[in-house]
Amino acid sequence: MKYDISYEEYMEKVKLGILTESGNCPVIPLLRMLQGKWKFEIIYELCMKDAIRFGELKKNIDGITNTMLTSSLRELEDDGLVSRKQFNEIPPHVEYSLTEKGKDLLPIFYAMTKWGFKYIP
Amino acid sequence: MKYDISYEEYMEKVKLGILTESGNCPVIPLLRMLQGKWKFEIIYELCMKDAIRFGELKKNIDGITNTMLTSSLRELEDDGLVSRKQFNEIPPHVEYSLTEKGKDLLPIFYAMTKWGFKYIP
DNA sequence: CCGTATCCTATATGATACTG
DNA sequence: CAGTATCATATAGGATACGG
Repeated sequence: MKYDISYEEYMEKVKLGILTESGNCPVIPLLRMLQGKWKFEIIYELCMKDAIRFGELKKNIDGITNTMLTSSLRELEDDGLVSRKQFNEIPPHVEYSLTEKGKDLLPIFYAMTKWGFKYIP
Repeated sequence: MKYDISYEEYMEKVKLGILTESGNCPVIPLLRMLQGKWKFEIIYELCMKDAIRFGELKKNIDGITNTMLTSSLRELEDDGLVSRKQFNEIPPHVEYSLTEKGKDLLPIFYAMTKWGFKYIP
C-alpha cells in the first residue's frame, strides 16, 4: 500500500524535497482542514463520544457561537471528517460523529500531544 | 518522564476528556504555532537543509512576500521552532535553521503524511 | 542582502435576531 | 432543537516603496 511509508523512507523524501514538489505534499491540505479557531476542539469533543448533538457541542465548547459551530461542522463534513445524522422528529434531533477518516487523525494528535508534553509548559 | 505517554494511555485520557480540561490540551498551542498560510512550507524548507538564507527561502517558496516571510519567521522564532543567525558582513548574511524543538515536529509531519497518503487523492 | 513601513484588501470570526 | 440571515468587527494576508 502506497501509504505505508516508513519513517526512514519519509526522512529520505523530506531531505530530497520530494514531498513538497508540485503539490505532492499531503500535509498542507490536512493543515488547511484543521485551520480555524474551533475545528480541533470540535474534533476533540467528537473523539470522546460515539455521537453528539449540536446543542451539547455548543454547551461543551466554551465561547463558540451558532454561526461558527455550524460553519465549522459544515466544512468538516465537506472534508469527510465528520458525518451528520438527522432524525426527523419534533423537536429536531441531529447527531454528529467522526468518520473513519476523522478517527484516523488520532495518531497525529497523539504525536502532537507527546510533542506538547515535552515543550508546552 | 511525563511526556512519554503511551498510545493506550493517550486514548484513555481522550475518552475521559482529561486532555482538553481547563487549558491542559497541548495540541491547540501547537496548532496555533503552525497556523498561517506559510508556516508549514517554511518549516519544510528548513527540514531539508541544515541552514538556509532569507533570499533562498524566498526563492523556494512560491508566491511569498517579504512581509509574510519576515513575520512568519519572527513568529516561528518567538515560538522557539526556528533560530536566526546573523553574520555581520557586507553584504548582510542571515541564516535560518530549525531548533531541536522544531526538528522534533518531524514525527508529527510523518503521521500527517501517512494520513495524507491514505486520504488525499 | 535583508529586511521595515505604510496602506490596502480579503477572509475569519462575532453579535444579535429570527424561523421551520 | 438546530439552525439561518444579517450586519459588524477583527485579524490575516498582499502590494509597493524605501532604508541600513
